[in-house]
Amino acid sequence: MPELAELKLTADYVNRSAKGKHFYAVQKNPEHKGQLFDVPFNEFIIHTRSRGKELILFLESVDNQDTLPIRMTMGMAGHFRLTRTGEENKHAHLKFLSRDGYTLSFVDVRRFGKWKPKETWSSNRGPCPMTEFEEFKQTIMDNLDKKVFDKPINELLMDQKYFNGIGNYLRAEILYRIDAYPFMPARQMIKEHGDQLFDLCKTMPELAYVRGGGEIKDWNNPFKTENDYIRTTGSFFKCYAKKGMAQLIDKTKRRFWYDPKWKVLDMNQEWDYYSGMPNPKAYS
DNA sequence: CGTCCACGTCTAC
DNA sequence: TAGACCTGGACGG
Repeated sequence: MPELAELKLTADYVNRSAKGKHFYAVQKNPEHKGQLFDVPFNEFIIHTRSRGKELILFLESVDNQDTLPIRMTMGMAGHFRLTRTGEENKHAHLKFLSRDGYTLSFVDVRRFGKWKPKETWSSNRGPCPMTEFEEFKQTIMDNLDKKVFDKPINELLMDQKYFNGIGNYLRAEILYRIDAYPFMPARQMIKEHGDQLFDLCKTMPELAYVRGGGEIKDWNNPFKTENDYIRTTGSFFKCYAKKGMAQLIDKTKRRFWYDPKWKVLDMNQEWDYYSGMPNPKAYS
C-alpha cells in the first residue's frame, strides 16, 4: 500500500488527473459498504492533499465557494485511476464523472480503503513526518513519558498517532539503517538515536516517493519516466522482504524484517544469547 | 484443488 | 489480543 510515499503519489495523480476537469456526479459501487453521499453542487472541481496515510479529496463547487471534503484511507491496495467513462476498473468503488467523458475512480481490490464525507484530518493521527517534520518530532518529544513508548521501537513505528504514514515496509527500511537493536524500547531508541530515527522517518518516504512508491508490487507510479528508471537504478528495498534478512511475526501479526545481526534465536528467552540484547518478548 | 501471503486498520470478547 | 474485513497471486499436491 500505500504507505506515506504512495499516498503522496496518489494525491499527485488525482491533482493531475482532475486538472481542468469539471465533474458533475458521484457513483458508488453497491458492493462496497462505504457511505453513498450526494455532492450538493451542479458542477465541481477536485483537488486533494495527503498527510501520512490519509488523503482528503476537496470537491469544490464551480458556482460558489462551497467545498465538500472527503477523508480517505487507501487500505492495502487502494489507488485512483482516470479512465474513459464506461471503461472503469472492475474494482472501482467510488467514481467521479467528468463533463468531458472521463471517470476518476477509487480502485481498491480488497475494499479495506475507506471514505468519509465532511471530514478532514483525523485527530487520532499525528503530523506527517515528511510534510510536517517539526511538528512530527515535537509531538513525540512532548509525549515521551507516556507508557506507549515502553513498547519495542519496531512496534511503535506502526502507531499512526505518532508515526502517521509509516507502515510495514518503511519501519523495516528505517530500522535497518540504524545501527541499534530494533526491538529496544522506543523511548530508549529515541533518546539514543532520535535524530537519526526522525530523519529516516522523513528521508525514507522521500526516497520511496522519488522512486515511484518503493517499487512495490502492484503499485506503479503512473508518472515515472525513463529518466526516473535510469536515475534510480537498484531497488529501494535493502531489508523488507529481502533474501538473507531476518524476519518474525510481531505481536500484531505483521511480519517484521530486520538485520540478521540482531537475530532473535529463542523467543522464549528474556535475553537473546546471540545478540546479547533483550528479547522483544520481554517487552510485550 | 488447497494453503499461505500481501504496502492496514477496526471492533468485539 | 484474536478475529474480521476482502481479493487474488504464488506455490504445493
